Formats: sequence, C-alpha cells, structure tokens
Amino acid sequence: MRVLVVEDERRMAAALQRGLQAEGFAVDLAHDGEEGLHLARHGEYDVVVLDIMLPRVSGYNVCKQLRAEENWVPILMLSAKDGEYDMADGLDLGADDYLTKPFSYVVLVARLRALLRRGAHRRPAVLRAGDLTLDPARRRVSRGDTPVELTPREFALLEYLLRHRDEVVSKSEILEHVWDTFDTDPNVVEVYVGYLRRKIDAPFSRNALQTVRGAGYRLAGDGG
Amino acid sequence: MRVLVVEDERRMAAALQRGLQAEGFAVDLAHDGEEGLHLARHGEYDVVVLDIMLPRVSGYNVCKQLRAEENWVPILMLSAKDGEYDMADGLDLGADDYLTKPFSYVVLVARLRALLRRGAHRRPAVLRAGDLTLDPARRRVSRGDTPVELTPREFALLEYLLRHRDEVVSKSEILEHVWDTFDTDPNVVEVYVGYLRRKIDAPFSRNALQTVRGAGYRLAGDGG
DNA sequence: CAGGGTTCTCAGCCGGCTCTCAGGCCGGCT
DNA sequence: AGCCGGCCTGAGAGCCGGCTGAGAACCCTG
Repeated sequence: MRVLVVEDERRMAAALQRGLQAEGFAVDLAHDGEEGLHLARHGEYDVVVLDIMLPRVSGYNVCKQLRAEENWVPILMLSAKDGEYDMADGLDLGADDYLTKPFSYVVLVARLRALLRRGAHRRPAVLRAGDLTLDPARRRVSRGDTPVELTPREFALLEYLLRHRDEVVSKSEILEHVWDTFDTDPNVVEVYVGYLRRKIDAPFSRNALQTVRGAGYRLAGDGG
Repeated sequence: MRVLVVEDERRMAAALQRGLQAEGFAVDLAHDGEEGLHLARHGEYDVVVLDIMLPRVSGYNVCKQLRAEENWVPILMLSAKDGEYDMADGLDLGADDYLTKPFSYVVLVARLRALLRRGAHRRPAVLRAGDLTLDPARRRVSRGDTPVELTPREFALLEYLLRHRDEVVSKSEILEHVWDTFDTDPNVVEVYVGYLRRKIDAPFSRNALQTVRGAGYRLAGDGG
C-alpha cells in the first residue's frame, strides 16, 4: 500500500513517515503543495494524506486540482483546529475523510485503512465542463441550473466529448465511438455538432464546443 | 466505529467526545445543525448522536432532512426534559432512539452499542416520489391521499422504478428484474408502462413516469 | 365449468429522430 | 482578389421507437 504524505512541517512529516512505515505502508513525502500535486499526479498512490496549510499551493487547492483532473485517489485531509478552512470545505472539495490536529496515530491509521477498504474513489456521478453538466445515470444535461433536452444521439455525442474534455477529437473518432461505424459520411457529425451548439451553447452565449479546423472538435473544459 | 456528535454546548460536546473516545469510538464533533447535516451527509458515520436544541438548524430538522435524502444512518436523539419536542416527535421523524437529559454515560453507550448491533437503519417503510407512495409491506400505493389499485405486475414494475427513482432504467433491465427474463419482447414493458400511467399519472394530470427515447424510462423523484 | 381478472401478443399508427443533400459561408492560400 | 477546401445549416424524406386498442391465453375462485 503506497501512501503519499503532503506535510510541510518537517518533524510532523518525519513522524508520520516513521509511524506509517511501521504499519507496513510505503510512504513518500512531499513538503509543499506543488511537489505534492506533482507526486500525486504521477505516483500511483493508494491514498494521500494532505495537510491543508502548505507553502506554494494549499492542500485545499491540491485537492481541488486533482479532482478537476479526474484523479480520484482517496484523500485524507489534515487541518489545524483553528484553521480558516473547516471540515465542510474539505469534504466539499472532494476529500474523502478529514482529521483535525492534534490527532492520534491510532485514529489516523484506522481512518486510512477504512479509506482503503471502501476503495473510496468517490467517483462523481456526473461529467462536467464549467457549468455544463451531464449525468449518465439520470440521462440529464443542464447548463447552470437550466435543464437541456437532448435526443439520444445528441446525448451520446455530448457524453463522448465530455469524456474527452479539452482534447481535440476527430470526426472519424466520433463516428467510431458514437455512431459505431467508420464508413459513414462525416457530415452527419457536423450536423449533430450544430444541433448541440444550438442547445448547449447558443442560448447561453457560450462557445464550449469549438471547431478545430482540419482536426476535429474540442469541448472546452471551462464551459466556454 | 465512527460517531458524529452534534451538540452546541461546548462542555457537553467535549465530555461526550472524551467519553466515547475512551470507549473506542472515533468521534467527530459538529457544533450546529448545519455543520452536523453537512458532516452526516459526507462522513460515512456508523451512528449519529443528535441534540435537538441547536443553532441554525434544529436537530429535529437535521433528522428530517437526512431521512428525506434517504440517509438511514442510525440516529440517537438527545433532548432537555423540558424541551418543546418530545420523544414521540423524535421517533416520528426517523430517529432510532431517544435520550432525555440528564442521562448517564453508561446508558448512552449501551444504547449506542444496541443501535450499532441491530444495524438499526430503520429502513424506510414506504417508497416515495413526490406525493406518490408505495408501501411494499402493505402492498399499497397512493397518489396523495387517493389510494390506487394496481395488479401484481403493475405493482412490481412501479416498485422497481421507485427503487431507481430519477435514474433511467432500460427495458432490458426492467425485463430482467420485474419479469425475470431477458429474451421476452420488450413491448410488454411498454404496455405495462402505459397501464401504470393511466393509473398513477393521467388521472392526476401528472407526468412522473417519463419516456427517455432510446434509453428507457425514468420515474421523476418530484412526482412529476 | 363459468366468469372475472390479469397477463401477454399483435398490428397499426404516430411523431420525433436521424440522416442526406445541396447550397452558402468562411478561412487560408496563392 | 480570387480560388479552394473544409465546415455549417435549412429543408425534407424515411425510418424507427414507442404507444395503444383489440383480443387471445391463462389462471384463479367459486
């Protein structure tokens, strides 16, 4: 089990490392938010212990950033009891559990094990791009608070674009994954992109669904 | 075992925390109803100890709210003996047990352990979607105060849809779970959806049972 | 065995969805 | 400026999914 501990206070960090190693975890340390973010992105950890008060990038933002990147590693947040952030904020941001300093080892380890057990990964039910949301289970789409009605084909197309948010996807990729064919006239994609724009962008004066001439389309992650 | 204690009186809260930690519980504190509600929603507690008199949101409403959200975490309510609410109210609202201040630790801990043992979760007696209710035990359905007569098949279908309220369920899922086959003509589902609509929606000018073309059906949680 | 209720099949209808086509627009290139 | 290729879009035809009325099969219950 690999644990990443992001904690700037040296003594605290070292203590955590020793303690967790004694429990059988493989522990990496990061001493500021930037390093923590970097390691969390590339390190394939089973769980992250994240202090809130950190130099450079706050734990608050590390968490937010990771979730925004669709990284669902379980996160346990730590905060000083007098902190400006509280537990509610932490959990809102996508942390999976929360401890207030001072805390006991026993409690920390118990919580970590609980996180690992339930596989945490609070995978969100919905896909997002800015204030555009799509809920695959409920088959619902909305721009801000306004629900948007889509036909099945439109829905499938938007879902595909959202799953590749910010990437450029070619018409042939779209044909293959949304239409399940590859020898169809690509014009049908253009037509449906047009339909989507008239439903999710135009009425809201947005421009999320962008054309990349010669390459394909891109759905802007900030919602346009 | 994780316990959430929602109690505004600092000394009382601290005492409960110490006492319960000594008993081996992991204890989180919330000092008003709003914080309590938030933590209870996100914290995955095994049991909640909930004072009734609280700032911002009363324990009364915290409990009501959680149950309305289908959160069945066991709740033990606390109240001053002269309170305006009494035990009956608390239990009506969906609390699982009830203690009147002052109480002894021994009793509190015993009650908590009892709740945890029986896994409490006073499972909801009825399924709801807006003013549409279905009582699986009594085999009764009503729209508002008006009882609705359903055949066994119609009842089973509605029950399945209610258990997946707001989600889109496909005809094949319905066939599998309500008809217990998967190679039957899906038209039979269409027929029964039609029957249901004529009994639970049309006479009340509602539209709870919605068609999601190409995907299946959705029972709207707000009752249509 | 008769009768009422329930379940299921079938076929026709309807409307919205999908896709094609052709013409126009726009950006980039010479 | 003029051309060309890629993209957009309005119109319309066809199709397909879902709805429903009719009725047959089934199953209790008396």
